[in-house]
Amino acid sequence: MERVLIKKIAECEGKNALIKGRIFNIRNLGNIVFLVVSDYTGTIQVVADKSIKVKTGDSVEITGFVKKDERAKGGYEVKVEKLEVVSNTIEDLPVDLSKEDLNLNLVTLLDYRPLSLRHPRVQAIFRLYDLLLKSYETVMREYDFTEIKTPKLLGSATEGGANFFKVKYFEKEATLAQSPQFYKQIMVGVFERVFEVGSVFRAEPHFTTRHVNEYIGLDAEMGFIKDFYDVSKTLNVVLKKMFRMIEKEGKEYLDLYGVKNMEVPEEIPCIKLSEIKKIIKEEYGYEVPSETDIDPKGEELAGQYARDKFNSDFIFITHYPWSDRPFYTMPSLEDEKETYGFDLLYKGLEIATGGQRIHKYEDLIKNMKKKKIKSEGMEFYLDVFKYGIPPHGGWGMGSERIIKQMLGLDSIKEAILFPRDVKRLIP
RNA sequence: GGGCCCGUAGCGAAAUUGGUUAUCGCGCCUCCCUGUCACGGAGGAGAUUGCCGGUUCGAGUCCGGUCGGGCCCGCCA
Repeated sequence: MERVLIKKIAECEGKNALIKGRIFNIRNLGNIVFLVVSDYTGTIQVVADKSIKVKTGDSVEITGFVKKDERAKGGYEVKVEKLEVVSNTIEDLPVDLSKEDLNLNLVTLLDYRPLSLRHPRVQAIFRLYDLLLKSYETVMREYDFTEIKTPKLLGSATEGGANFFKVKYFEKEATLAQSPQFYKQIMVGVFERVFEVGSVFRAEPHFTTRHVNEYIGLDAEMGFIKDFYDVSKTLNVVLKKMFRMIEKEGKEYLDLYGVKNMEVPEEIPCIKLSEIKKIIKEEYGYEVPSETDIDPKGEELAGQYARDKFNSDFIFITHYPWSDRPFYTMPSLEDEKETYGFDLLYKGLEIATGGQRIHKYEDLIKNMKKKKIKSEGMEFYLDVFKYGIPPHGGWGMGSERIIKQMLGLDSIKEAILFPRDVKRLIP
């Protein structure tokens, strides 16, 4: 007999069917035993008698009669005729997966990741993550972006600084990519519009609920832009379409987290950094401590402001100062202390950084000198600008942060299958 | 790098100003139950309170050390 997927069980009503899956829960009422069995497509109630011998977690193949029954969740149940345990649980599960809420501390959740991922609520996170990746790729292609994959083993650090991982590379020393920045800019000179979904490594020893040392970046770069608003507007519409797709295809998973608002505004509010700091002070009486940047508390309030004033979960903060942005960022023509760089906040957390880049060789060299950055090892990148790279810009977006904010997760680590932080390299 | 906090059965928590046998829920084991769906009921097992030392008649609780972990800031996505 051929296997029937649980979501298609209705097609077998009134017949015998073979289902394969895992024992998720057992409710033993004496003469009647209810098994909750799930496969990758869904969950069904299986009815057995007291002679049945299974444990939670067992992988089973069940042949049984499928009938409609109002008393079963989902409306259908399978009466066991034959049950075979194809792989059995030899130790009690260290965590209780049968309850609606897993109720584990983050550390336990991650230590037992292979098991905690079996829980429906935990799985939902990664079903949505899958949809996030799918929607990003779909929408980016719709807008004529070409998907690229760039190397993560690099001969030099992308953006300077000491926050990169060093690895042995035969006779040499290599670093792990902190960003695909150089490569995606180079590729603007080839395909004009490119995007990448790839690993990003950051060697910063941070201990927060929004940082990890390895994450998946959703990057993009586009040529022949008029100004950086071309970039932010593209990101805006891309997100709008992505969220629509996720909402449509991932409804059952979003419902598990009670996500109500998946609306991305037609036009995400766009406020200069210097402006938003004034607003935050006026509206909420909070003074952002940094001269040049906005702190997490300030970001939260900026998100609050977007919510209150514009009914938006998103807000662009623009014109970050020259001193705080990397050397390839286009300085503002109106005020040389500012740049055409922006951040995008989602529910008060930075999820993307972007802007216009310098596209002229002389300007780039001049800017590097001003920032006291050496060009050694970067010639492969810099030389490209001798050969007519069009005005361009792009963004880098943190995929896991989007999911964290979307679902209101306590930690970004919940949105990563096997997160890497300062202390965690296993599992 | 700076600051704050936490280690109690497999899991999640409790334990009054230090007080006598360390408590509860889930899970596990045994028994009862033919319609449960977080099934229910009865009973049971399971803990060197991270580790070392100190104060005290007495330490899960106070002090010192040590090991392990978490959070906030900085920085960033």
